[in-house]
Amino acid sequence: MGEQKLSIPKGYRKTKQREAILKVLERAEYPINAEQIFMELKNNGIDISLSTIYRNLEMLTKEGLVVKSYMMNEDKARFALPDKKNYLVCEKCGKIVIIDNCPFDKFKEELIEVHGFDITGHSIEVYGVCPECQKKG
Amino acid sequence: MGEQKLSIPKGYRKTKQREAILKVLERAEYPINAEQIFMELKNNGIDISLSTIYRNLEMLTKEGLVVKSYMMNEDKARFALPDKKNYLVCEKCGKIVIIDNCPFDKFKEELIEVHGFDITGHSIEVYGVCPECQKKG
DNA sequence: CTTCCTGCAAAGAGTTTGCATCAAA
DNA sequence: TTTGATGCAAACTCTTTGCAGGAAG
Repeated sequence: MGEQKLSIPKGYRKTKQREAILKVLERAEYPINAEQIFMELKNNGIDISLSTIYRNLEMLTKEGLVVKSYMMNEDKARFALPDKKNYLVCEKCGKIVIIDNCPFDKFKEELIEVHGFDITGHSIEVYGVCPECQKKG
Repeated sequence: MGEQKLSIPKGYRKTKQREAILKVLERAEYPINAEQIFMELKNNGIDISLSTIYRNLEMLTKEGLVVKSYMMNEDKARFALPDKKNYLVCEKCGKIVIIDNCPFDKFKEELIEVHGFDITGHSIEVYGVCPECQKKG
């Protein structure tokens, strides 16, 4: 599922920290924050500093390999591969579900026509209550 | 244009700071941050502290009168009335254009069906290049 | 009067940055 | 070697909080 092979952008050196961060992002099922990447690596015995993570996330975002986003009622940035940037969040349990085949493209034409923008990207966040939480009342 | 009359939620006192913040949000054409509200009020001769602004924005968000969001490459939260929460941002000049009649509703049914979520809200951010910047090349 | 609200200053949290050291190429 | 990358600690920015004084009801 979405296991595309990411590689370090041209012009940047190949370091074990960089590769490790990319692997975590590839394996992640939804946007995660710097701290989560840090803990994930720590649990896998990989020692890295938070600043290195932030510096690499900034680079990867600038290079377009990663998308940064913020979630409702959260003050920290999350990062994900572009195909995992649109999601549903359960307001009760916090579960995050990625929106595959985002139907946004259908609206794109309309937006271009109405506003004249040349659209390069988008990010959609949807909140609601997941099926399990609906049952729990 | 979107000049709905907002009032202080029941259970909260009517103070001049609160009313001033609401007025700024009503007049705003797109999501703005705490600092911008502060400056806007200062320019109108209204003295208020940033913490009061933050405290009220938190309250208004909790009460559902205001929606909090973050924009690409920005580290501070923005706040807007619900009808101004979906927007287009020009990557070059930063211009923000509100998406009226957000076509999201068409797509809501599909999401409910596929994921079983009971959807309560959404926020859409679109980036691109505005017509003026396209001309400038 | 009573309770809520505000302002101020200090504290917090997340993120960024300077600098010396380390490692990729 | 040369130059980019990392780690650490300090710095920064945005936001939150404690507390005393002030205003709303």
